[in-house]
Amino acid sequence: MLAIGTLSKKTGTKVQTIRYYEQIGLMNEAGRTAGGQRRYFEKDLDRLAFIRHSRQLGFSLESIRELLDLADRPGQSCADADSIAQRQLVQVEQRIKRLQALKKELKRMVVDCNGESVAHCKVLEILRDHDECLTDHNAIGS
Amino acid sequence: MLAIGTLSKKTGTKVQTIRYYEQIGLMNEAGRTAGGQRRYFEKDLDRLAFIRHSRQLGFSLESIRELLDLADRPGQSCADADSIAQRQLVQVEQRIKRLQALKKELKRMVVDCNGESVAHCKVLEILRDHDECLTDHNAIGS
DNA sequence: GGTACAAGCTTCAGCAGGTAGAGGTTCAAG
DNA sequence: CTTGAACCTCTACCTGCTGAAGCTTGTACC
Repeated sequence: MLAIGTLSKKTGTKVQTIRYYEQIGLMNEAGRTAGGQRRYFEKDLDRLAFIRHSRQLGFSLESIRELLDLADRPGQSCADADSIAQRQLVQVEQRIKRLQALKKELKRMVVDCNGESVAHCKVLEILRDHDECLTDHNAIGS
Repeated sequence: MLAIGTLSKKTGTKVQTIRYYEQIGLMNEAGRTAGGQRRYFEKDLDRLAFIRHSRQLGFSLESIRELLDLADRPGQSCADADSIAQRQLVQVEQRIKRLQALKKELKRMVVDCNGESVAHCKVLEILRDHDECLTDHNAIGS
């Protein structure tokens, strides 16, 4: 029987976060001691590790929910799991592409900066006049 | 005198978002008509465009606040603006690196998947056993 | 001048994916 | 039996918006 702090240390997940996962139904409701503290089995540790690994690979909590559901039905074809992973891969590739465009632009800004006065600052100038340089209007915060 | 909808269309920013920027003090408080509707000058349009371009380059609202402050004091050295941009560049580069590691891992998962049953699914297996493959424990949601 | 209706207004709530803190209780080692 | 670290719940907050409810204003047309 593991306490929540043990799970936390073993998986590098904050205690609060584990409780949060329980709250949103991603972790099963843990058993409790007489005093009301959560106690876990090894399988809960495995499940949490699975969640964390998936998060590290950028899967959304919703995708992880799907993956966990799949993993619970071992007889089925894994085509669904594969397609979730594929979807994720595509997303990651898109993000990389966008970030590389940003990087290029930022580099241009930084390189062109001559350290003079703000009035002639290339950085600020580029931010002002940066018309449509990124075609994807909604590509913010990626 | 421009209405909020005009600013919205010209910059590709939602009306709500413009009001939000005013609320958090990123845009100046707009003048109002007798009936209480916001009216803007060209300079407000420029400021909003600056904000949007900066957001497209991934700057946080806080960084943008700093950049706007700098831009308002034209006599100063632009070293600060440069360092904000540098900081942003470093962040973007780190994100790209991490995403590339993710991509590699996802690709491995997807390629190894043989489409058989969930019980032997490589995707799920890798998610389960993905021990410390990403050294940076806090590198989530990049 | 009257009317229709698009566009504006405020306020509140919610999204992801957690994190932080207050204020109180329990567990386990010594 | 005491101490104190670890646990509990609950609420609020973070970023960067977005949507909706319910109401008012501006303007174009007749």
